[in-house]
Amino acid sequence: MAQLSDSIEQFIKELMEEDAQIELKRNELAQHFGCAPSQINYVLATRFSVDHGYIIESRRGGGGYVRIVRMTHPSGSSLLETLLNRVGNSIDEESANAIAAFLYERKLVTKNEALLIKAAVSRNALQLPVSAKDVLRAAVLRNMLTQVFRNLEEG
Amino acid sequence: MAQLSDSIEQFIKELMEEDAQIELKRNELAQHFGCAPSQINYVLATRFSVDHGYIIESRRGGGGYVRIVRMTHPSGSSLLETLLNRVGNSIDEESANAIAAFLYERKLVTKNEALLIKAAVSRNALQLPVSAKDVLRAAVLRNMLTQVFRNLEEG
DNA sequence: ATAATTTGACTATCTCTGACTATTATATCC
DNA sequence: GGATATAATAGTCAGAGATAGTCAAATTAT
Repeated sequence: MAQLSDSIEQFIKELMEEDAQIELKRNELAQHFGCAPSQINYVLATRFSVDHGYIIESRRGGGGYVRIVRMTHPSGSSLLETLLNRVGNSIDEESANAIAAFLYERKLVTKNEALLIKAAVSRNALQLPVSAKDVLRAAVLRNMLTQVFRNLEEG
Repeated sequence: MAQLSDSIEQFIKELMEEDAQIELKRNELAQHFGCAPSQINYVLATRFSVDHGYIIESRRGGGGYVRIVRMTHPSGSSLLETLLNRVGNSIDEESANAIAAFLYERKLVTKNEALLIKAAVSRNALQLPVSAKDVLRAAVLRNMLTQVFRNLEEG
């Protein structure tokens, strides 16, 4: 009991009570718990995997971070609804890409399909003033998500 | 920790919101951010590369400058070029669907992928005044076509 | 015993700088 | 007016520093 991993999991989940998405420094967190940094990876891999409904994004180097995004959906609402909700009326490219990656990891789409989704919502594709891009990206992504799930039902 | 590189990227992108092309002085920008001039090159190389849809031109010596141009589309193979050409700057939904169907017939994309393309360029997805829809649809479709052919090259 | 956890050594990636190089414009000399 | 020197830019590259990732061995829990 009170395994280190459990404590770290608990700690992260408390941080996420407020927001469905947090960013942290792997090394800082490790130091906080007085453990090896790789311990953090272990916790993320075993308790915050896609199967558990989370998406992990990270960046190395100066200013690096680990971002944890909660993707679980309340029972009663479908995954599609959760995703549509997350997309909302406006979404930036990075988050849209994370959703495409999520779909791929969950095997809801193939790799090529994920790439197509990314292409459709990339900043290249949406040639509009930046402020409007996020809004349009959301609309395109919502439509594609709906299509993805329609395919699944039929298949 | 908004990294220096991120700040500079942001700064440049704000400058480019208005125009698809800007000119700046490398040294001035470096001074503005209190960093080494070569830092500017780093940001340009990592965030404004051709892959990111930008072209960099520059000139040294007195009155030198760095010009950043936002590309409208990358180049590709010849069928790709033909298709891109057919798409042009503006395309209606029916024609876009025809191209998706063509890709499927040619086995360049799977059925699901074709459906995804149709979803991305559908009237529903592109929530804009009718006049602008065709233009935007063309941009999205061009980007997706480019992605399709990129997949083919790698596969 | 078996499975889960924890660590540490090694690797990969990203950022930033500084020394050195290349190019262009302008001033100066004849 | 042309050649040459000087100043004003920008480019390149290797290395240091700052993070995060991986994986297998050691440890601990069940």
